[in-house]
Amino acid sequence: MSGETTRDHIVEAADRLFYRQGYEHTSFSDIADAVGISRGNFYYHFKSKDEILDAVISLRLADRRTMLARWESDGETPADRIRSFIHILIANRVDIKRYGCPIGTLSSELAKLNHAAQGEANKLFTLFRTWLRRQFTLLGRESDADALALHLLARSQGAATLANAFRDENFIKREVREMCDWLDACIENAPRPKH
Amino acid sequence: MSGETTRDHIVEAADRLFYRQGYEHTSFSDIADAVGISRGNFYYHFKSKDEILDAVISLRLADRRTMLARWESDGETPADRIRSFIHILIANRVDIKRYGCPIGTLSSELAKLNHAAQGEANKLFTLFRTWLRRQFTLLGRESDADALALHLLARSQGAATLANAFRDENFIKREVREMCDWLDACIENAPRPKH
DNA sequence: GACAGCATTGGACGGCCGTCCTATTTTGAT
DNA sequence: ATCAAAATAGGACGGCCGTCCAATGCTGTC
Repeated sequence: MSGETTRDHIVEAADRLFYRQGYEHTSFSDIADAVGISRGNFYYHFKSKDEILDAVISLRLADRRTMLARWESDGETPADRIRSFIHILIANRVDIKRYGCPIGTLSSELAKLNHAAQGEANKLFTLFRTWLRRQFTLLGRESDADALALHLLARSQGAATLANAFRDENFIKREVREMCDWLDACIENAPRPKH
Repeated sequence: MSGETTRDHIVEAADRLFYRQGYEHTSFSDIADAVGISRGNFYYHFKSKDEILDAVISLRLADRRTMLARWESDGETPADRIRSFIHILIANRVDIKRYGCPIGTLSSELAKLNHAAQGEANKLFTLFRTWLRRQFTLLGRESDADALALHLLARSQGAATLANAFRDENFIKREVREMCDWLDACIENAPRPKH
């Protein structure tokens, strides 16, 4: 619309389509139709489909970094910030119900394709893992902060997978509640709440 | 080898390839090469690729039903049986690390493809869900047996997804340990252990 | 040993894929 | 107004896909 380039439009359309249809199942024609450009125009902006994937992953990384930075500044305590993480499941529950988690499903698909971009895609997981680990460390759980971070990531992934399979939003809400309870229990076990 | 028909060989090869490469990414040629037959021979046994998928899902359903029946007869208590379920993550950890959960990844892929066999594939989840629900009911948790079953399924899925993404077997072991602890806590809260 | 029916082969088919090229239009600086 | 550069359009290409078929080999029965 405004200052967005055609390249931006391509990457955003590809992002949406890769999420909804999967990477392999999305063709150049699909993206071209979504953007409203001709198929031949792609090669001017990207040399290959893999390059589009790289751009989509970069976009997702940037989006999530922005989101984490906002939680970091908005949340007064580490626990508040972790709760922000847990609640993305609620905020995105309609899409998750229909398409699963954008990070988890991409990671799974690229693993099966044995795709070269697996490492890049996993940076998305690592981004959250590192961020959560820091929050748990601030909670006074530095000794097992990484394990707690991974555990919470896994709980989220599981909730997304089953909500998608059973098309069940209420399950997401239940799991979110339980994750929050689990977090509260973590806080009680923490030596010092914060400084 | 012995009494197996060509059709059986096709379904078994497709099962393995769909798991390792994904359904869409697996071609008739891939399966034909794996079985050692010509591509044209498929049409004699199956009318379409979708029919092979249906047969693969049926095979997986039969396999899992057999497995559940064995746990049912081997496990002395419902808790033992649930622990059998939790420990498939350990038994299959090498494959899970590399390819994820065969049920969860198929379900996710078919959801993205919006494939007609989604319902069939989800019967795999439902099979475990129902079985686990019965075990939790026997544990005396009939009021929330279904929620507990879904929760445990989600935990397993999450563990598989992250173990796959990070190629981390130890994470599976940790999650299995925590699931067993969680199960023990469930038992303590149960009104009556069993009859 | 003839023969019907089952099983298998190898390739033709139309279609879509990602890639790549050339021609044309649009843009912006001078 | 000019013109080089940037951007876009449209289609050609080779390849693989799932599907489908005609021809052939195999096997067991009478």
